[in-house]
Amino acid sequence: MDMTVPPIAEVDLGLVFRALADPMRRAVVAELAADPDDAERACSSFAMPVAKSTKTHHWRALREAGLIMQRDAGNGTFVRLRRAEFERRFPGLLATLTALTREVEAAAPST
Amino acid sequence: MDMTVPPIAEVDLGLVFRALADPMRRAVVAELAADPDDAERACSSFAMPVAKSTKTHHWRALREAGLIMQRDAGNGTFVRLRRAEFERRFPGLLATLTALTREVEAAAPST
DNA sequence: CCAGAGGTACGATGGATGTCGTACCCGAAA
DNA sequence: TTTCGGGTACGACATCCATCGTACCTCTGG
Repeated sequence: MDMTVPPIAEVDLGLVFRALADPMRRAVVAELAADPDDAERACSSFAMPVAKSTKTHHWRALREAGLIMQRDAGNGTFVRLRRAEFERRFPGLLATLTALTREVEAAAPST
Repeated sequence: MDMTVPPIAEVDLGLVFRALADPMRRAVVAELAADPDDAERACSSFAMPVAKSTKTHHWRALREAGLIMQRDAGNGTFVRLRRAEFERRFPGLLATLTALTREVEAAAPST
């Protein structure tokens, strides 16, 4: 497969908003952005109650929106937020998303 | 028609991102948000190179996303950003959008 | 070697979406 | 009164999108 990530300069804001419009993808990004250390995480460690192929679809959407990058470990796949690049391209967006998501979680506690 | 605007508390972030994913709608919102006085503007004063019915479609999308409110003046329709309410519901989003749009305009000067 | 977990690719499907044209409505100007 | 600009409603259409199932791949652990 093509784990290649688009150059951050070529990423369109429309793509980003479209990617963040989906609740499941938004939750994933929020979860990644919530970690200040930007640790690499296993894709399988995210709660995504959909079919495997649908997960692949969502990861690709996030990848093509420039939000994440992925590493194929033969077995399992790992994901990391492209925080620095993304922040340089769209300053403030990640912070805003984090803040907004916090609010939503406070309003509708699922944990 | 139904110019009624949804209660800001019922507006979903997904709807907002979906609304802002479209370049034409994003441009309109950015133009509205760029005015610190939040002046009411005629809908016809926006450059939207699409059919009349398509314009209606876009205004509705923005209305249902809680971003704007409209006033029907019999003749012509007027629009105003729901800045205060929106800011209270999704703090920072409008500011971020304004900043990002400024960057885009600087990169691709159309004026 | 074989089973299973994690993932991709492909095809299908139902629903949303952006776009248009047409018909129609209302108010202002000629 | 007729015309025109601005707008809505409705129907049509092509496309996109989220979802799924199936087939297949690659490691790891029995």
